[in-house]
Amino acid sequence: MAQEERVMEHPLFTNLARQAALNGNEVHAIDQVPFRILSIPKGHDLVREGDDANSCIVVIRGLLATTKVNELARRQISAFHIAGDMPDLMNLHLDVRDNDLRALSGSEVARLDHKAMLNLCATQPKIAMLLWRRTLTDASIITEWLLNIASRPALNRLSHLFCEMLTRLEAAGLADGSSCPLPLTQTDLSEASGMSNVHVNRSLQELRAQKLITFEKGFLTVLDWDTLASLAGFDPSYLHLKQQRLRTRRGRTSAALN
Amino acid sequence: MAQEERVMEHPLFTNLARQAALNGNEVHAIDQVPFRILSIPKGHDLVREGDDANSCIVVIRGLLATTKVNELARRQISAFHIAGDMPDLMNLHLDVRDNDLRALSGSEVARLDHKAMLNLCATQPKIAMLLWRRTLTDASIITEWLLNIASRPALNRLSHLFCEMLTRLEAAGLADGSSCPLPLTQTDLSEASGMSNVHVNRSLQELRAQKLITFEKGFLTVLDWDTLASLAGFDPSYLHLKQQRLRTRRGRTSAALN
DNA sequence: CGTGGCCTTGACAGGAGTCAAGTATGGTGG
DNA sequence: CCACCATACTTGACTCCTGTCAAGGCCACG
Repeated sequence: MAQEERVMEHPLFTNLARQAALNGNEVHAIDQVPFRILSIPKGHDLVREGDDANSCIVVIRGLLATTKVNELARRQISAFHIAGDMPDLMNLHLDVRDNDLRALSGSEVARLDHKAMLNLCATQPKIAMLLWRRTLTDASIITEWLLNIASRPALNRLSHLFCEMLTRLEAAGLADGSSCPLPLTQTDLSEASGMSNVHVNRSLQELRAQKLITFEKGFLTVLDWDTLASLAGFDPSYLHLKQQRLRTRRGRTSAALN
Repeated sequence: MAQEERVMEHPLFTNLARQAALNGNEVHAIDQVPFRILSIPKGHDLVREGDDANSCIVVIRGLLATTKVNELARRQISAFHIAGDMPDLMNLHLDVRDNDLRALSGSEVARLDHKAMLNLCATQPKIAMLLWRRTLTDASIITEWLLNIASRPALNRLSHLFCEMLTRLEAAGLADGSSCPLPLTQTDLSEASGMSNVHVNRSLQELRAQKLITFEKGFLTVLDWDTLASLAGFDPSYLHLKQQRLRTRRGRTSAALN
C-alpha cells in the first residue's frame, strides 16, 4: 500500500516494535492496515477542530503540534509531535476532535485507515494495549506541561521544554549528542509555554547569556545539561521511555548524586 | 466481594453501563473482578508518587485530586475526581506512578484488583475500549486545563473551573440545578488554577461582586450561568459527555443563539 | 530590491505574587 | 459551657514578573 518507491516498513510496525516484541500473527495484522503517505508543508493544518475524527496519523518526519485557540484568539500548543508519534491517536475513540494539528516544519506523515485501525484494536488486544499505552504516555506529557506552565517561572519553564525535547529527540535517534534539530519559531515557543513572544525572546537571551543553550536556525544545542536540567527540575520519568539508559548516559544530573 | 452490608452493584458496572450497553457475557466478566471498599479521610493521600502502579480505583463518593509537587515545593492539582471517575486508570499500563492521589473531602472508593483488571482488558476488547475511552476523555480534560491555565487571566480561569465542575457534577447527578457541593478550600483552588491563594481569594470576591457565583462552605451556586460561561469561554464538548442535552437544558449559552 | 517573517529592543503598565497581620469558624477538651 | 487551637478566609502594602505596544533590524525569498 505504500506509495513510495523504496520498500518501506509499515509505519505502525516501526512504531510499536520499539515498545514490545510482536508475534507473526500480530505483525501480519498490522500489515493489513492500509495507509497513505502525505507531505505537509510548513505552517499548514493537517486536521482542523470540528473535523470528524476519522484519521489516524503516524509522523514519519518533521515536527507537528496540536493547537487550540481560545475565545480570546490566543493560540495554545498542547503537544509537539516528532517522528514516530501518533498525534491524533487520542481521537481514535472520540467523536469530534476539538483541536488542530499543524505542521511546524515541512513534515511527512502516514495516514492510516481509521476503520482498519478500530478493527485492529478489536481483534488484537495486545496491539490495542500498546496503542492505549501510547495515549497514556502522551497524557502523562500533557500533565507535565500543565505542571510546568502552572508552576514554573519563565526561565525554568523554557528550560524544561528544551530538556524534554532533547530527551525525546534523542530517544527517537534524532539528536546528536547534546544537539538536535528543533524547528520552532519564538512565537511557537510562546504558544507552547504560555508566555508572550517578547518574553520568550528575553528568556532565551538569558539562557544564552548563562551559557546553558544555543538556539538558532531551528537547532538546539545544550551547553550545560546539568544546570539546565536542575533549573528546569527536569525528571524524564514522565516520558516513560523504554531506554532509561539514555538519560543516565547524558544525565549527570543523577550521576552527580553518586 | 463487596464488604458492605447492603448489596451493591459492581462499581465498574455502574461506571461503564453509563457509556454503552453491555451484554451478559461482559457483565459477567465485570462481576468477576474483585474489589474492596475503602474510606479515606479528608486530606489523606490514597496513593503516593513512586508507588507501584498496582491499584485501580473507582470513586464512590467524595472528591479526590491528582497532585504533584515540583522542585520548588509548589503543589499542582492536575485533575479533580468525582463519583464515578477512575483516578488512576491512567496508570493501568504504566510502571510507576508519578503523582499523588489525595482526598480533598472524606471519600469512599472501590479498589479493584489490578491483575483482574488487566485480565479483563485482555479478554474483553469492548470493555477495554470503553476504559481506554475514559482515559482519553480524562486526557481531554487535562488538555483543556492546560489551555485554561496557559491562556486565561485569573477571573476567567476560575470561572472556567467552576463551569466545568458544575457541568461534570450535574452529569453525574450530583448537582441541584445551578448548585453543587464542591468541597474545595481556596488553597485547593489556587493549586488547581496555578495562582496564589491570595489572588484566588480576591478573584472570588470579584465573581461574587459581579453576582456570578456564590461559593461558601464547600458549596457552589452559579447565579448567572450565561455570563459566567461566556467569561470563561466554556464549551463543554471537551468533556465528551453522553447526554449533551444537559448542556442545552441549562445552557442558555447556546439556546440564546437561536 | 522590495516584501514579509522573524527576531530584537525600549518604554511602560498592570496583573499577580509575596509577606504579614488580622478575622472568622469550627472542633476539642477541661 | 467556655477557653483554646488549628484551619481557613480576608485585607493591606509593596514588589516584580510578565504582557503590551511600538519601532527597528535582519534575513530569506521571489
